[in-house]
Amino acid sequence: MKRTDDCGRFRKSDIGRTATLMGWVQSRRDHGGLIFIDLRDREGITQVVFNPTLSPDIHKQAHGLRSEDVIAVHGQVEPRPAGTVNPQLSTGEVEMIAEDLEILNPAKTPPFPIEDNVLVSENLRLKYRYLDLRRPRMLANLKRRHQILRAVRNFLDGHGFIEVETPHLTKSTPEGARDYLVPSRVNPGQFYALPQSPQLFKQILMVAGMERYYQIARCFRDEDLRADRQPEFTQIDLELSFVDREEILLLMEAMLCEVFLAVKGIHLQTPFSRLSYPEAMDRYGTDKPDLRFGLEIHDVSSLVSDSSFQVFQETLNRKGVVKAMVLGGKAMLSRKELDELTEVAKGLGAKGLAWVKVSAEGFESPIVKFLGEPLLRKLSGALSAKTGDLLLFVADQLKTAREVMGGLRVQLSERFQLIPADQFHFVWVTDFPLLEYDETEQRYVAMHHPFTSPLDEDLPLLETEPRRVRAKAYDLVLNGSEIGGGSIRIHRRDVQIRLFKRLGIEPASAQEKFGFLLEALEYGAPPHGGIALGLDRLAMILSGAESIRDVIAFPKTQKATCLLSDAPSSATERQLKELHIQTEIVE
RNA sequence: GGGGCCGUAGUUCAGCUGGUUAGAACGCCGGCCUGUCACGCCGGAGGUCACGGGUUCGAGCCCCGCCGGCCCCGCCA
Repeated sequence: MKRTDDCGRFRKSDIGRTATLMGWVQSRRDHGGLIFIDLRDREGITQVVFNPTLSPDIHKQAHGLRSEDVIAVHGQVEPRPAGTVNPQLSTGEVEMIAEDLEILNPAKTPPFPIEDNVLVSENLRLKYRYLDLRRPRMLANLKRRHQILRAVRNFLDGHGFIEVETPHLTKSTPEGARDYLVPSRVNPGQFYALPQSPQLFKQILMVAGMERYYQIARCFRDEDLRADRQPEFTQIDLELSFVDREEILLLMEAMLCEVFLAVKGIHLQTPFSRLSYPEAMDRYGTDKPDLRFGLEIHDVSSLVSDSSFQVFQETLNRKGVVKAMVLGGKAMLSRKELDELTEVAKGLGAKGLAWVKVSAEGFESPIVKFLGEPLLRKLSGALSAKTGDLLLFVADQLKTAREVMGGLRVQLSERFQLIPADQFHFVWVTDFPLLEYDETEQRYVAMHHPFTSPLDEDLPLLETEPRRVRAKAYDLVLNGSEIGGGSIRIHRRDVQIRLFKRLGIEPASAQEKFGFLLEALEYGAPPHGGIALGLDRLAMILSGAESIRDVIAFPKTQKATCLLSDAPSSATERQLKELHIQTEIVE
């Protein structure tokens, strides 16, 4: 038999057609007389009817069909009898009357049903990934991922980008994440590293005059996993010559508009919101704020500076701050619920959480007597609080207070369901500091990466006030998730050397690690910059997936193993010998 | 490296204060059933309670260890 159609296509207009379908048995309903089979393939489900009076032999065969058997069915498309139409199926108005049946491959009973909304342990799903991927939601997720990439390639192709592949076997570089190493057989004792990103190669491509490059790039980072982090992941990676920041941001906005239109049929609002890094940290306590809801953080340090509340006073005396947030309409929370919020705050690193209820009768709080009515009125005025609102205060050093309030903001939005459904709120975060001081290493490290250009006007501060140097870097945040980041790069050797020096990378070391880049910068490197978007996270959000594993065909477990193939595993003596490697497990 | 949750039938789970033969639903197997689509009805099989120790007259349950899965902190330029 030869397949003529897929299981999702038949409608009323196909009635009378003769066709052959091939697919998997989704379910069998055996009435003794009639047997109904739901036949499933990638495109949908068609009901197949086996009638003992019409084709007794075929009917007898159909009796033995079981879930996930792979079959071919030949027959005629007929209308379903009145009253038996299934509106839940796109093919529900018709059915195929089987005239011929071939069992292409019988299947063992699957360890879990091939359906959405069936709870299955992650263990089983990953071990039998080929069954898990048969489930409609997983199939839809992979299709959606494909649609995203198709839209991206379409867009970039239309904007003059050239897709170039860069090596997977490359050079380990200092800074950044832990590398995956690959031993070299031909060069005993030496190792390649898998790329954490194609960063240097794409910059070299700019020097090569490519002008506009992109790549759907697999990246590898040997760090611990999270719900939104896998050790190998995919970036939509691009780099452009002769552009400024503004051009790149607008280009990405246009690209994402196309992606969302193609994938979701949604017209995104442009331009995207923008926040400077200091603004994001002040108002949302994080550099990846979720702007789908308010709950902004306010600094009330100066307002409460002469209150008699000891906790505030002592914090301010120690150069700390007092941060406040208004939780709208939550003055009715019970003491128990407020205690729970306090525990949440403590879990985030706070010493405590002060609260004030704004009620019709006045202010209610254990600290009313310390703050006093006039000050509370001033506070609630400054915070635009209304009757029925709950004010929350955290007093601590700036860094902790931000972290606590930022974390609290997210947790409160979940707990009180303040996040509107089906909203996609993009925000660009700009003007990151170029450097941050690493306490354990006792030196400055690049906040983005060591090839990021400082703002021109801040360049002179590099040696004198490194903390104040801002970078030409930008992150793209969607619904509180960092989905991309990039920068304008350094394209002059002298500036790059100054930055390496600032990072504590001496000229000799810089030459060894990045010599090829430094040399390339001398041969007419154009000004350039770029960005990389995390495809997996984007796909996650567009799919409403809770885990990055649900948008990756073959993901790793939290211990970075593959339950399907059982990787990683030990190497044979012979392999190791060829690689000039001995293994010894060091505890 | 650290904190937390989980592991009992093929699957998802229940299993009381430690006490008789470890249960339910779905799935599976057999039978009946000609309009079902969560088909229905009758019957049946199915257990290394993850694993290893310990406490106890007695452990699915308590203790210690260990393996595995998940979430988080650190880490992720």
